[in-house]
Amino acid sequence: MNVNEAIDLLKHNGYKATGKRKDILDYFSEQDGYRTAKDLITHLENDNETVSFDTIYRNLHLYKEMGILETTELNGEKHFRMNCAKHHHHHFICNECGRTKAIDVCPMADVKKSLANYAIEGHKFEIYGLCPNCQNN
Amino acid sequence: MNVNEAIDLLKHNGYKATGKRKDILDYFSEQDGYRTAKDLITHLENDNETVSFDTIYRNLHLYKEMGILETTELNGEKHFRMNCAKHHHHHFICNECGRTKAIDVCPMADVKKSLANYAIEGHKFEIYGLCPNCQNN
DNA sequence: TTTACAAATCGGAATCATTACGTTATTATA
DNA sequence: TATAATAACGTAATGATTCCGATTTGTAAA
Repeated sequence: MNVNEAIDLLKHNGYKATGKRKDILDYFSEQDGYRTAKDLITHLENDNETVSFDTIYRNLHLYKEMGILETTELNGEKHFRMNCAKHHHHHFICNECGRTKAIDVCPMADVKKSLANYAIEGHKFEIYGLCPNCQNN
Repeated sequence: MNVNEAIDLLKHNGYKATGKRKDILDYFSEQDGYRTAKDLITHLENDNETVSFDTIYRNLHLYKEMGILETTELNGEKHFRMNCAKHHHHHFICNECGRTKAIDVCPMADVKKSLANYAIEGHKFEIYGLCPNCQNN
């Protein structure tokens, strides 16, 4: 997913491509890991943009709903990143810098047989630690 | 892990076995799924106990550190349950009632080879949905 | 290219979970 | 049972997120 794809997706679904929405997309497209709402706000403030919590959170949720961003929750705080899912996969997430590495293993096939009468609605598989880069600090 | 084991563990580590600590253990021992701090507080208030946030959260964290409780984060809220880990496993968690079912599959063995230069510090594998009981409501 | 209006943003207040703190009470043990 | 350390109390503070009424903006049609 890149910025233009996301903007097309917005318009296609009847949403307006506003300045703030583009700013938010720009930010996430140039990051390559999970970032928080606070990270985004700090970035926008450094660019001397006005920032309303309402706008930030409303759009983050919208982007999540539309599959433009993917999210996870770390230390009680929601984290967001551009959706990189051409196909189903999971992530290693660096505890230091938030950068991710895709993991193609998915254990769900092995699991489903043991959950015969259960209605499965979702799953989460994440690995946490330090990426090669952050181990040298 | 049951209440007596937990109390022994407390004393063994130099912690006092206070009334509040026992109340908290009693609550979680009679639940069989993930519960929040709020759930616990409500329960204690219904028993006409005085409840201080400080006491609740301090002890929940203590129990987590000691391995008496295990925790997960759902919808921005920490959830706790008695630790059931005799051996390593994961959980199906019911979105409705919080009850869990143990899953013995762990994908980490398959994953480690693709993370050769990464320092792995932890992982999370959870499955969400409705348990057989909650599908009929 | 203006107009109109639905949709989005703004700014700030409110909420919810969690943490912090100074004081008081309780526990283990000598 | 006296003592000292630990824990609980009550409440205030914090931090992330949500909500709200007023204002502005993007878009499609005139």
